[in-house]
Amino acid sequence: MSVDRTQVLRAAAALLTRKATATMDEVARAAGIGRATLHRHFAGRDALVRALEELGIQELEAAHDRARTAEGPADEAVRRLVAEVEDVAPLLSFLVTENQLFEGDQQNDGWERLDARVSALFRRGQEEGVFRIDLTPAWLTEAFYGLIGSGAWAVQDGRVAAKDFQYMIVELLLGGARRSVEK
Amino acid sequence: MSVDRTQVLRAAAALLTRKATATMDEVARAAGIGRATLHRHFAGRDALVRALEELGIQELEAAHDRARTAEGPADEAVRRLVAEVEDVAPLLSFLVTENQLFEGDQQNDGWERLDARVSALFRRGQEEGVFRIDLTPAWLTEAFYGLIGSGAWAVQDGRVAAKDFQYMIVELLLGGARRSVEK
DNA sequence: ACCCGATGAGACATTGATGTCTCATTCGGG
DNA sequence: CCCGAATGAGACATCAATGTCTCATCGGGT
Repeated sequence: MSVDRTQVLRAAAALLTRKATATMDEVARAAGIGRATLHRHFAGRDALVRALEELGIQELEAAHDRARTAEGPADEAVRRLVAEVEDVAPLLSFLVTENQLFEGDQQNDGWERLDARVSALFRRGQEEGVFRIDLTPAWLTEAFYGLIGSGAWAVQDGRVAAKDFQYMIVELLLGGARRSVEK
Repeated sequence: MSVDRTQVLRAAAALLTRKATATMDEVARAAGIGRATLHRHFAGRDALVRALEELGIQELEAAHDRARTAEGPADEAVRRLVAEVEDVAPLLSFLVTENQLFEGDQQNDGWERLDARVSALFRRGQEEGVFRIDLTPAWLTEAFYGLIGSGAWAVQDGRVAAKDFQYMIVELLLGGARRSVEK
């Protein structure tokens, strides 16, 4: 009888990922519950988005942990990270675009932690001579998120096969589009 | 006395680029005109966005023309294209996210033309042996837009210096993050 | 200097979403 | 089996944005 909060959040994520402007009513229907019940669990749309933010951050942190980004060669760590992040990618891209709207408001500091972890990975790679040093960690982090988002969207839209998600992102991010002379 | 339609569009673009949810009233104020006048020129918010879409497409096509993407080595053509596209980047990223909302509605076929041009550039590069063939032109096109958007946003947010915009994007897109062994 | 068209300001009705409330129903634990 | 808590459905007030309208004003062209 009691509503499973996490399940509601997943349904909301699945819907909002596809239609960012979905109404509270649509979210409720998608979750298979009444609008009143949705309001009982999440005070309003803001609260819902905040909760989704929490969920996304949690899953991203978990992905980082699983990828063990502090271990081994940095490029392989990036590869593992992209693989682990794939499932959260749609939610991530939703939250990123959603966050652009929350102007100067209080920013969930979970993002800072995540940024720091990604950024640290790229910095480590630079220090170990694996990554180029002329691209700043900040930019590489930004590009990382951007490509994840683009990839998620391209897959959702059928322009890229889901099985190629990881490969396309990792190869472009690490190796770029130019044909390598050496290989 | 008469309102300059293009100037209004530019003001609207400048505002909506920063705050995508800006109200018609805010847009009017930003353009220095009355809300009624804004409505006289653009029937509604949709019409305004459509007009911005037209503007963006026009400017992107112009950028393509200036970049002469059909001439010379493909990688240098990409470099020129990124340079020419820089000014339109914020508007582009606004339109891209805005377009995600227009679900199945009629899609402006200008986008298809642009996609085709970018895609053709990457394909040409592949055929001429300049670009890797294991990344599909469709994905490279998607990534191109994604990186342009990420770059524009990073600059607007101060995480990347404006003067580095072109370099960061082109270098990552063409060369990737991995340090090249050969150089 | 005059006149006509365009503009700005504001009033107004409408619409869509939100948030609150009530009440009947239902599910589950004791 | 029964009671209480949670739910679903819907009514309702509210709010913000939109779109329309009017009217006074302004400005350029003749």
